[in-house]
Amino acid sequence: MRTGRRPAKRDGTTRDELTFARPLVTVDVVIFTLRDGRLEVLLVRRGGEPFTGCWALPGGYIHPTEDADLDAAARRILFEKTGVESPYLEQLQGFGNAVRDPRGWTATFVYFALIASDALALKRGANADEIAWWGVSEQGMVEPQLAFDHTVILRRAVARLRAKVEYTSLPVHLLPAKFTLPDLQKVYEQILGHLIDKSAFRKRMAEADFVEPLPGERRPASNRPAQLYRVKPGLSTVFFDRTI
Amino acid sequence: MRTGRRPAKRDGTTRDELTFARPLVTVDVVIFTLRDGRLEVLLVRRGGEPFTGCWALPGGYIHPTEDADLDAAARRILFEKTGVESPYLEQLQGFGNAVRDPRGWTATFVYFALIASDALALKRGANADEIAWWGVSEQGMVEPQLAFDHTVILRRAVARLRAKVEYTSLPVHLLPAKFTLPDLQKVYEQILGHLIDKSAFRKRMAEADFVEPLPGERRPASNRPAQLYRVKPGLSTVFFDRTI
DNA sequence: TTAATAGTGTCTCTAAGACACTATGAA
DNA sequence: TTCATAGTGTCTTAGAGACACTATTAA
Repeated sequence: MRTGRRPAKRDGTTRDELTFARPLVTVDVVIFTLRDGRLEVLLVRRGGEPFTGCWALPGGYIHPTEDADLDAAARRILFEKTGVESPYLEQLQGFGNAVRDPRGWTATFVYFALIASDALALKRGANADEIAWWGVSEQGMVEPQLAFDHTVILRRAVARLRAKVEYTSLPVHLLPAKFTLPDLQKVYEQILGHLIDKSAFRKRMAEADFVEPLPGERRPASNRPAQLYRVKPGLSTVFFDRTI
Repeated sequence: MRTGRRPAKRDGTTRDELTFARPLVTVDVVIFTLRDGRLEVLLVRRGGEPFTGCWALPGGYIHPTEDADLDAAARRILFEKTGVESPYLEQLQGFGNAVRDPRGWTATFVYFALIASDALALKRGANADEIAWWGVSEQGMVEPQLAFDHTVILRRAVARLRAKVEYTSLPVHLLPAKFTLPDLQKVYEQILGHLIDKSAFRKRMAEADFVEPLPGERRPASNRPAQLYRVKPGLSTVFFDRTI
C-alpha cells in the first residue's frame, strides 16, 4: 500500500508524505439533463481563486464526517446543487496531475449523473448567475470556457454517455417517471445523433425488458394515444445483447 | 469546485478542510499476467501497520515531485515491483470510504495492468516472501486474505478484464511480442472460461485487423508449424464490432 | 503413413434492417 | 374522412455458429 523511501515511522508512512506532499483531492460531478430535447450540463460560476468567474463543473472536497464514501460525496454535491435525491450516478474516471490546478498537484474523482428535468429546483446563491444549464454539443463542447481541465472531463463524460446509450437503458433516467416509447426513442435518437427504426427500437426494448406499461394510462393527443410506461421496479441499468 | 460551509479564506478553501479533514489518497495497481496458461495477480506482503503481514495489491502514495499524473504514479509503482517499462495500463475505478482503512477516511485510484510473463523480473526485498504471483479464480478470488478492501477491488478488476476480453484485443498484452493465433486463442479461452470456434475466432481477428504476420517466421513442432504474428506497430487496444 | 495441429471452406438458420401495413384518436 | 402518430407484420439478406475439410510438419 505504500512505498515510502525516507525513514518510516511506526505505521510505515513518512512524515513528508503525510504532511507536505499530499495532493488535494476533490469530487466533481457532470450532471446531465434533457430540456426541450437538448442535452444540457449543469455548470457553476466560480467565486474564489483560481479561475475566478469561470464556469466549472460542480464539485467540492470530501467531507469525511458527512460522506460515507465517494458515491455519497458525489450524491451530496449533486443534491446541494439540484435538490434531486436519487439521480442515476456512476463513477466516470479519476483525473490528477501537477498542472490542472495552478496551486499544485491535485486529483479528482469525477462522477456523471443523469436526472429528469421535471421536479428539479436549482439552488441558486445570492447571484442568480451562479448556476445554470448549458447546452452540450455532440462532441461534448459547451459555450463558456471551463476552469481547470473541465473541458477534457466534460468531453469524456459525453463520450461515455453516448457510448453507453448504444447498449444500455441509461436514457430512461433523463425522462420523468412516466413516459411513452416514442418519448424514449426520441431520447436515444437525440443523444446518438441519428434516427432509429421504430420497429427495431421496440424489439430492443421488448428484449431488454426493463419497462412495463401502466395499465390503462395513455397520453392523449389529436391522434392515436401512446401507451404510458415506467421502469420496472427494482431494476437499475440494463445492458442489451446487441447495439441499438 | 468547492462547497466549504465554514468561513472561507481568500482562495475559497476552509482551514479545517485543508489541514485536518483531508482523506489519505493512494494509487493501487492490479497487475495480471499469464503463467502456464493461468491468470495470476501480483501481491505484496505488507510490512507496516495496518494489516501487517497481510497480502495486498501493490500501491503507494502519489509522489508529486516525481509523478506527472495519476497514470505516471501507477506506472512507477508497477515498474518498481516488476521492472516492466510499458505495460498495458488502464484506470479501473476509484474506491474511497471511511472504513476501508482503520486509520480513517481514505481513497485510492485503482489501475489494472496486463504484462507478459517473459522478460519479467520481480523486485524482491530483503524477505523473499515479500512479493509473489497468486493464481486468480474465474470469480476473482485469490488464496490469501487481502488487506483493506482489496478483495473487492480484485474482484472488480477480474470482472472488468473478463468483460473487455469479450470485445477487445486486450489479451495480446499477456503474450510475448511474437505469438501465434492458436496462442492468442488459448488466452481468450482461458480468461473467458470456455472454448471458441477456431474459424469464428480467426474471422474476428482478421476483421479487427490488429495483428500482422511476421513474414517467414513460424513456430516449429512435430506437426504443421504456426504462423508467428505481432501486434501492428502503433496500435493500442482495438474494440471489436461484435462479441467473440 | 501416421499423428498432430494449423488453417480454410461451406452450409444452415437466425435475426437485423428496411419498409409497408394496420390501428386509433381528434378535428 | 382526413390527418397524424402509435404500433405490428413481413421480406430479404448478411453473417454467426457449427462443422467438415485440406495443409504441413516431424517422426
